[in-house]
Amino acid sequence: MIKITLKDGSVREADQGASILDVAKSIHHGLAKEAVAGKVNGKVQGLDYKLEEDSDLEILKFEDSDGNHTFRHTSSHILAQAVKRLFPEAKLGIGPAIDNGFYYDFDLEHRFSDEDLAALEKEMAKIVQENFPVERFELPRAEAVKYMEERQEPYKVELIRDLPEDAVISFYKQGDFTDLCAGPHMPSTGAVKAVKLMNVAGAYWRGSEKNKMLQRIYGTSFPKQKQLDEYLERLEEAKKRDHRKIGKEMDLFAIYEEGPGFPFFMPKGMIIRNELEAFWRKAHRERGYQEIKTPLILSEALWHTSGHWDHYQNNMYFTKIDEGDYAVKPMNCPGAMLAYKRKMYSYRDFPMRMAEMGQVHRHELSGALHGLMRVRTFTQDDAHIFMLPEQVKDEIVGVIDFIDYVYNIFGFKYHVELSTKPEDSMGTEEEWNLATSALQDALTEKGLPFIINEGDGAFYGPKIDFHLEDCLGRTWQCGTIQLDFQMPQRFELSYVGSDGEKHTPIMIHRVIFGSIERFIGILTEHFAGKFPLWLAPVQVKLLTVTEKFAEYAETVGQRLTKEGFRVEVDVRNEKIGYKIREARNERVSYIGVIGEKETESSTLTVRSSKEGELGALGLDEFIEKLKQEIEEKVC
RNA sequence: GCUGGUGUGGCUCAACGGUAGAGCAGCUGAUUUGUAAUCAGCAGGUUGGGGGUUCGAUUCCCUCCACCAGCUCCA
Repeated sequence: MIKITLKDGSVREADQGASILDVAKSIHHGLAKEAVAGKVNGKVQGLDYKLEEDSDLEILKFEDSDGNHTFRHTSSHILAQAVKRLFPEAKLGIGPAIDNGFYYDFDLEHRFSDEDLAALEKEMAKIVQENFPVERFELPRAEAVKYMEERQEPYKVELIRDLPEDAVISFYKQGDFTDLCAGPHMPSTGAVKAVKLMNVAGAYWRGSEKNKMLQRIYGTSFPKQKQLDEYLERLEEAKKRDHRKIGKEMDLFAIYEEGPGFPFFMPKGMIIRNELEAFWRKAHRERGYQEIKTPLILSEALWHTSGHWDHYQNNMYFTKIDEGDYAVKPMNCPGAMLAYKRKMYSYRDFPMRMAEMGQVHRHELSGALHGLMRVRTFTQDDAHIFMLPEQVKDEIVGVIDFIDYVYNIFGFKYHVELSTKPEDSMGTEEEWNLATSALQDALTEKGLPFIINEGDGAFYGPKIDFHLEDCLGRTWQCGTIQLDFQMPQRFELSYVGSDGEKHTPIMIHRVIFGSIERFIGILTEHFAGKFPLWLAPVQVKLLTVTEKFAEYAETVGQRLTKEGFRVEVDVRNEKIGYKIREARNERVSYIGVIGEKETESSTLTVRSSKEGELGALGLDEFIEKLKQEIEEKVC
């Protein structure tokens, strides 16, 4: 017998060689039914994995992320099997599980159509029905290569050849289909009860645009049909929150064919924008930032000095002025460098925090544009902090706290990534190591969990990225903190230290919102257009029951406007139900109905977009409520 | 930029190798109404741009543009 320590700390005895499924069965048959994998001493294993010695074991269900990855991974193999049956000439790429499902890449002359996907779904259902056991086997490298060569799977052969020397090369076989795979998998194909193939998209082999583009089929799968249905329904609901849709409905912004990636902000969008900026300015003043504004167009020479010419040219727009060469700024830092250089500094001036709402232009690939999230001109809520070496950590921590403060106001959940040195970069290895570890230390000190995003730093330095989610769970980088040893050197920035000598300052680039445009996009999806009162384009809309009450309604409207609220009054000769419907569609924060009752008692009947019917409120009482809600920035 | 898809009045969507249709919004009139659409009438489109095939194209083909999903890239 061996001892199995479960997640709750309890210890069970099991026969040596018992499988994870056996142990699950011995605990509870319900658990065995729901189990999809197990974590043995921290490593995910299939249910058929045999326990040979005393071990820690966590039984994984579909709801556990490792568990559903196992489930989805088997689903992707079933997809590949179906494709090979219907399109035997298809060459296999890779097919991993991802957050909401799985995909598999295929190289195939024939283009998958929607009809093909439907046929593939049917074939997959068949494979599930056939309930093949999924069996693992291993081969030495040479045999593994030969095995895949015989099957004419060139991509698999390439993968095997690139595996490290000491790698265990394993395969998983289900019926007539075998795939190179590290596993683990479900014990049999029968487990995957509900499958939906979502769409086909192109994807470069191994993620490099130098390689051939393969066809990627995306799908998702669940243990129960009901779960799949619910997931698809949630997806439909999420699409209704798309900021592009809401932006049009609420008339916040527009992007025209005449300016792809160059958004127009309409009056209601400008209100949100201006409120965000006002909040931003106040928060920055309180934290010792000064604000500057630098020009959009600057001499090309500047961009040679900054390194943008060598490292960022493809993303820049250029122009000529009187025979001179100029560029439209893609980043604010070079302008800030010039602003810094205007005078001498003492170490006593540091840390010096110089903020700028800076509009930049970047030539993004046409296929990358996405509503307000990815545009070709945007305003960064930038700041450059100049400091002494010993101030670096505190400043980074200060910015982390600042970002956390701002995101919490909106109730955002975020995740953090540390992006390291990219291939195309400037500066020495030591500088990069120093900067990277400074960022890492600050994160560790804050106890912030983060993932490392290898090679994704800016060309001048590593960065901490803060990512927020949109309505479909796609994440967008918003806040970022970048540590830069390069720009100050290149621009020969200096300060006089306590030793009387000139030194080069260290600089942080940072943004909180990231870009106002992207942040508004995220806000719109997060609140589904029902913005917190302080941001709402229309805070109160007064509706008259009949034209008789127009005068009182106008009086109330004027009073509210005088108190500083954004008010609309709808005195049209329409039924009250119709007006309410319209106001709700406009996502107005508060609807105030005014009829006979209200006019006589000097009240209004209030309905909140968030709390529903509030009944009759006196005007002063209502104003007090609004003021408090704005003051507290209630979400 | 790449792969696939889409493009019809302000918006949402029909139709079709034979002179383009609805609802909403707009305008006019009637209705004076109590919590998610009152009724009637009017007006509105070189079917994304250009080219080709055809007696005839919005429909078929080519090309460009834009948008959507994904890849790549990024705030």
